[in-house]
Amino acid sequence: MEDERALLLLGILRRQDMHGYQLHEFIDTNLAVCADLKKATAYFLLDKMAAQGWVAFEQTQEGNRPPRRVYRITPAGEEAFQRMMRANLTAYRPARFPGDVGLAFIDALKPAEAAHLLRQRRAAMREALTELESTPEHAGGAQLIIEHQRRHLAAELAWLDDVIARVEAVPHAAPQRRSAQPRRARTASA
Amino acid sequence: MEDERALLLLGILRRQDMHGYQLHEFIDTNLAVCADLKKATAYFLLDKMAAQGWVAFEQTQEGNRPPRRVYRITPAGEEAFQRMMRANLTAYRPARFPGDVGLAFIDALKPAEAAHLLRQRRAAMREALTELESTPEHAGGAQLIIEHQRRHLAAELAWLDDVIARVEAVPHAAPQRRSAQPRRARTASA
DNA sequence: TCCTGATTAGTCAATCTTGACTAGTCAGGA
DNA sequence: TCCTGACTAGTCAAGATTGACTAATCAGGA
Repeated sequence: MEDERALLLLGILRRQDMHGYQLHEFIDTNLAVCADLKKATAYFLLDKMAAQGWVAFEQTQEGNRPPRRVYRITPAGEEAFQRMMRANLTAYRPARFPGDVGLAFIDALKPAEAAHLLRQRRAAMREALTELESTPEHAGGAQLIIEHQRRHLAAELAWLDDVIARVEAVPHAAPQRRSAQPRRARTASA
Repeated sequence: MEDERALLLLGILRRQDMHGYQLHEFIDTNLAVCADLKKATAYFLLDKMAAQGWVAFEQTQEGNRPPRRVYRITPAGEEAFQRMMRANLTAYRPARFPGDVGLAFIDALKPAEAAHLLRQRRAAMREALTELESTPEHAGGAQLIIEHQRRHLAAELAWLDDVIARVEAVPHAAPQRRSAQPRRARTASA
């Protein structure tokens, strides 16, 4: 489970004991920019981490509400946190952009339409940027990450402008379709 | 399954009929920058897409190798491709960066060590950039995406420099731990 | 020729993720 | 007071993803 989600949960529990629901709420409202952890997944991970001995919990009950498990980090958990923290800060994994898949097949569309669609994306990006720009100081300690997003978005915007210009410049050469190669089909073409 | 993976598979099959293994190889060698589709997942998705009627296959056998299913896109698949293509190009979903999680808890480390670790990340990033820079013209039509990665990496590098400087400037104020709040614990603080 | 390790092709059980569900509580309007 | 819709807290079965496995073929060296 050497996953960034575990790092996330441990990092929060390190600062404050919490029960599952509270943990999910916290992430959803304060750290949504860097993680999308569904409620059910959070519970699943907490179970696993408890089995690992990284967290421990205490069952509490109020009235006849469902009992809550209040989790706290254990010494083993702290150790894991320190280890994963170092791994996370040291490594670089290239980011994947969902929008890239479409760009890989951009030649399937007429340049004019492609440009039109991309301009809609541009508008969505600009809106996201404006919204980020108006984000106030953040309680969850996510200022750094918000700024990262801001910077990234600005770069994306510039890049997209470039792409649009390039797409518009291309005359639409309908790509011809090759049928299945006979055998030994290698991906490289001569 | 309105997923970018389906768009990816359809986009490739649109250009050329392929069997499962071939499809996975193609993605792995030509489109790794924008997708990481495991072999087993590819087969799973192809099954589903066949059930949807987006692709059809023809079983072929050679000697007593395991039989191969050669997939081709159907008219319904082409329709789905066009639809998903438009959705993909139009929308903007903010990217998530795995490294951000660590930054959210950067105050857990002494500034000096944090800076040291981040410098290692910087080195890894620089190496990735050099490698990208030396990538030759790409057969899979991924030039646009490779350039995207290049641009993004350059921006990341600049940003990381900023972060390192900022981290180094902070005197290490050990953050105190709050214990669980008594009740009605809201995430916002006054 | 025979052996070894790489490549081709695909399957499967175990694990992870998710949307939908249960069920009690609470605030405020009719 | 009673009803409604939102909030709190967590569970569950269905669906998705993965690493590990099987099994044949092939290239090339001993």
